[in-house]
Amino acid sequence: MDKYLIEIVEDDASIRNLITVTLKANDYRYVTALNGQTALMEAACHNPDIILLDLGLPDMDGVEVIRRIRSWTNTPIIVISARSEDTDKIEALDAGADDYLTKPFSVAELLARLRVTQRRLTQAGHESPPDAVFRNGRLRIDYAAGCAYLDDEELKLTPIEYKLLCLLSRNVGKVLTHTYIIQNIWGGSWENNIASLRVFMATLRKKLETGPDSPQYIQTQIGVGYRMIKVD
Amino acid sequence: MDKYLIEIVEDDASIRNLITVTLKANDYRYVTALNGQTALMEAACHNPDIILLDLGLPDMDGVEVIRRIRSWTNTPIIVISARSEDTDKIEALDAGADDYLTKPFSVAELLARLRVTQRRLTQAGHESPPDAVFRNGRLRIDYAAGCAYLDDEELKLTPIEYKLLCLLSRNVGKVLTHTYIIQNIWGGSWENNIASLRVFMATLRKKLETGPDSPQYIQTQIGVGYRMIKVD
DNA sequence: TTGTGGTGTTAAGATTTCGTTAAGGCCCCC
DNA sequence: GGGGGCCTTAACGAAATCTTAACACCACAA
Repeated sequence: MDKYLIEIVEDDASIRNLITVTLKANDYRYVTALNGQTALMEAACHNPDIILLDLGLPDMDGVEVIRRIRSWTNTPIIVISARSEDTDKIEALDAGADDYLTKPFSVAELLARLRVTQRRLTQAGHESPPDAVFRNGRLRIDYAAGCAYLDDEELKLTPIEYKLLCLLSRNVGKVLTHTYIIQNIWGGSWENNIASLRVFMATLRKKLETGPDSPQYIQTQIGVGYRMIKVD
Repeated sequence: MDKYLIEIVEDDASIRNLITVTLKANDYRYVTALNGQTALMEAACHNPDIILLDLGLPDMDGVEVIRRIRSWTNTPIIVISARSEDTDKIEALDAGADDYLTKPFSVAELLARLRVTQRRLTQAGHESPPDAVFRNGRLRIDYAAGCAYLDDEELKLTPIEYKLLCLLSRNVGKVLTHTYIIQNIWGGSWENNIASLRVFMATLRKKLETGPDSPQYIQTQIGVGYRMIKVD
């Protein structure tokens, strides 16, 4: 994911404009909603990364919007409101908002709070992806750590070899065509360097097929491509 | 553990008292610190769930306290400060604070923001924070004190070298991409100063790889990045 | 047998990436 | 103003990696 997608829920055109201009200038993508109903729809359709929510909407109470959104997602919600009473803040925060700014607000502060939220998103997503380690016979790949082992002995792989091994391992059993592999490793632009692919397959095999008796991890499908087979 | 442990860092006795009384009444446990040094120590010893931090401390800058804590843990930090300038807020938030309240603050709002933070902790899984001191072979890093040792001999590191070492040590075994490292050290804005990174790696290595026979702490993954390996 | 197409292997450049050194700028403190 | 860390940038030899090309091998069919 390259650019963050922000949903802006705000009925006042001038403030909405201020925010959109600011976000655009700081390399965010955004969608806008002018009332509570569309806010809910947009949130459901676009799955924004962060929601900026004004509480004073024409059609429904802002706190109700928070509750509705919280009924199905934990997407961070930053409230931007003209109400500065404690009770308003508390109600919104307890309903599920993550932060609360009062108008008039500083654009720089808003950006800082967005950065805080992003930081949390990335570090929460970085925690422990469920399938972070792949096992197949004596082969083990730790995707998170970015390295591969053969019986607890680390394999010294070059970047392309590693990518190749990951690609094969993520599709165990499936045959991957030459063009598919080439597209995935080198990116769509390249053409017809099957020669290179063969060389990499050779070195990769040499590194992980230790002996003639050991399992044959990578199989050649003549005229089609390659596949990694599940051994056990 | 059903009661949350809050660390209160505040030198003003009356405010500290207000907070402790409030927390006690709302079924929290707490520890207190009156200055930056003890704040870091307490954080390292007690592993609080949330830290409430006043920026105006007698012995060191509050933002520096945030940076030190962030060098080894993601424990939520809520700043409570008399400074209401945007630049102060932004500096603190970008240094790693999670929220920022300005004095005089509403006790009820503080409680609400604490609840928001708790909510995030529980849904994130409440993983146990890392140790305050990291050990790997002859290398030892005392995150709370902000210094590193090689066999009880202190390493003289520049700020960036230290950050780099912390980043690597917190991800032992994992390969860290160039861009990931650069983002974390210099902040998202910079680009393409891989040259600098290489220079820092060189100086850092020179300082902690004492001999050719000694363990190679920092390994380079050509074309990808670097990683610290676990030695024993 | 001989030719052909697809494949595996090897080696030699070409290219990218790395480590090191040194020069210069910036900032803080004296 | 001067000096000393600290950081950035540039340059260059060295090392690793990638590409390319050549050739051997095998199966199969004419």
